Amino acid sequence: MASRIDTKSRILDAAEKLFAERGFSETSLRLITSKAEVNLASVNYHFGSKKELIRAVLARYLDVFMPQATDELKALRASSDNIPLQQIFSVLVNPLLQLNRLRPEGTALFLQLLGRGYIESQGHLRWFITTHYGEHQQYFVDAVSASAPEIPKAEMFWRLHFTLGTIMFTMASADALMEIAAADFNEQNDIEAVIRRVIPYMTAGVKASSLGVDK
Amino acid sequence: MASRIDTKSRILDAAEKLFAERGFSETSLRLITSKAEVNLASVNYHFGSKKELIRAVLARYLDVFMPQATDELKALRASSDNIPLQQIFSVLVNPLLQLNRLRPEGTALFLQLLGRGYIESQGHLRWFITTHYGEHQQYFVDAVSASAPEIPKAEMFWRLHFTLGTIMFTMASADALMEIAAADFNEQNDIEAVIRRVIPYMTAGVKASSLGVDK
DNA sequence: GTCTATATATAGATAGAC
DNA sequence: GTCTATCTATATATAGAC
Repeated sequence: MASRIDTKSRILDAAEKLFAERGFSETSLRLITSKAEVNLASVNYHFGSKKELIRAVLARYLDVFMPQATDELKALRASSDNIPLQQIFSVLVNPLLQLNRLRPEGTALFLQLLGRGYIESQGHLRWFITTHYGEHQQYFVDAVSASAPEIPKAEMFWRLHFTLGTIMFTMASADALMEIAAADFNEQNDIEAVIRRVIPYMTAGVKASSLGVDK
Repeated sequence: MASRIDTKSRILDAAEKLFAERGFSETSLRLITSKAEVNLASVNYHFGSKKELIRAVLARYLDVFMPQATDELKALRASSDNIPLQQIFSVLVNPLLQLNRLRPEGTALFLQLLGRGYIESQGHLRWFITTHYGEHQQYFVDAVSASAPEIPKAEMFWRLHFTLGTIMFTMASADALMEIAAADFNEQNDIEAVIRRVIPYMTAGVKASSLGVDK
């Protein structure tokens, strides 16, 4: 096996795919190293442990996505004072799709990994993201709050977590959903189509009247 | 150990709690049987395997909830022709809260189990529910479609899955969210409060204009 | 129906040769 | 930096005595 990418990247590439498909705890290091065609011991050599491998997989995306997302948001907010919420969400689509340039299926993989991570990791991932990317997180929350100033902070906390749930769950099961949509409605979707479909839903949800009045 | 509930129920009670807290694959049969104070081998005797135990845990709730939910929906639809979407969702709150009568913390446990199940089980649970409770599922989808006839079937498919994601993710991480809300906003919530909070969000999302126009 | 003991499988991690 | 071999831990599942 002569010319090939370095072992560390081979592990990351194989791992992210398997993690996204099967979840973290359902993916063994043996499966990863066999798909990556590297030695089992190399995971420990390069990453130290499975937990650190998981963090490395996520960091490879977050390090690219988070600054780009913040940059886009900053540019948008510089252009106007009063930004509709839907534009806040929409402006994140580009940084997300850029991840497809970083790696094949990068957008889908990233979102699916995030979704699984938030649910599976019993708070570890939430902590990891807040610790390492807290400023970007905060910048996003501020931007959303500014476009919906009528919503109290505490209520916004809940709605943004509902939104997180909507997007994470949708992405974690995106493959299954696209399959069903193809079979039942003869509809071909890719990840971008799904993202664009979910934005109006999330926007309406965040801006919902909380008085329990039906529209 | 003289008078006590039967072993089968003790296993189910311990299992559902641990499954809801930690997820299915992170919960070993050893942990379950030790909390239940029964012998390890009894799981296999009573349920056959871990997988069947998981199904039994869910079925104990679904068997109660699904018929009650359908009954409530039927009563509602009999009372009027034109039912606002929010009422469709709201009418499910009662059957959900009834589960607290079935078992302590039943509502929270059920929803958290469902949430984890949908995400962890790689489609097994989706299949299990469709196979065993398909008529109730269909009745719900029909009722929703009838209250929002302007939304095409394919679009409704997506929006209901967004909704599923919203509620499942929220419930799977409900404990963490209630903790954060208490710490950051000095807000005490229980599961009912969270359910009532999420309904306006889901209602607005399902009814959202899909034209990408901000409200 | 419940127990002990154990079979069997699979996981993550590491020592030490190369 | 990569390999083989193995340690150690923990999992599910089951055989067989009671």
